[in-house]
Amino acid sequence: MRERADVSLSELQIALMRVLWRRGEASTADVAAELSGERGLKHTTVATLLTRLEKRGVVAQRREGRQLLYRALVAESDVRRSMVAGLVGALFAGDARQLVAHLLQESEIAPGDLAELKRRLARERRDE
Amino acid sequence: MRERADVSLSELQIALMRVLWRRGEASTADVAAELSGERGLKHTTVATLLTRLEKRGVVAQRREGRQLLYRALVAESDVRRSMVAGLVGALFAGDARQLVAHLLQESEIAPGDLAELKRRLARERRDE
DNA sequence: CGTTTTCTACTACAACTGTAGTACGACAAC
DNA sequence: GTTGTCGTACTACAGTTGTAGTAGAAAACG
Repeated sequence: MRERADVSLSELQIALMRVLWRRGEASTADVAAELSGERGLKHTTVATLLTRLEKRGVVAQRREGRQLLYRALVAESDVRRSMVAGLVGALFAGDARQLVAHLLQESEIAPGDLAELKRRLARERRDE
Repeated sequence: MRERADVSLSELQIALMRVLWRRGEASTADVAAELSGERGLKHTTVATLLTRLEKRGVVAQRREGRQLLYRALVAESDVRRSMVAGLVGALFAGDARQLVAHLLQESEIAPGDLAELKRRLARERRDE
């Protein structure tokens, strides 16, 4: 059984990964272009970050002429899974229901959203 | 309007804070006793950690004879709020509903839990 | 008292992060 | 061809985190 990776990433690292998740494969320049726009990071910074992610095994690097192309080795859902589990474990005694209660209390979601999600889930269950 | 602190803590730091949140005020030894039990941390390690949290302003330190007594300066709800917001922002495009959808998909919660939470919220709204 | 225990203060140190600068080879533009 | 330019590799450096050892004062024990 393909064991799912247990990855926890920083906000910045996730931002890099998002580019790879969206594009499938991207060169350093591609990633740098997006990140220098929205966060003013220098190209070399992005290159460093990607190298580190590669060393850590969460992305793979492939050479294409002079350039390096990167692609994600962990799925976004894996990162979500492990990071949400980490947060729930650390702050909600491992009980995800408390997290949802928190979201309701803090008005991050509305009660109606729950109903809608439930309906959607039921529909999907039926359809698949 | 009392601006809420924006604190993000590591898992270990949260473990320390949990002791303070539970006990209100605790000496280094108190905290160390709990954490050396469940994680085998040395007393000096705990002392270092508490000092750092103090320097960072998330706990206050008070001297009682030779001992130092600590108490939390940020509420657990504040930490929850900012850390959940951070996670939702980084991994769910800022949309908390996607987080709940994720919890359902990963079976971290059951559809029935949503109904129950909704009921409970309605009841609380009415009662208060 | 003299000795042992208890606490805090300080120092240490390796990983990991965020952020870049520099050097150097390959390529494109003239 | 000579000269920028682009891209990668390597080095740097400060801040945070996890983890603890050591030193020195104070208190407790016998």
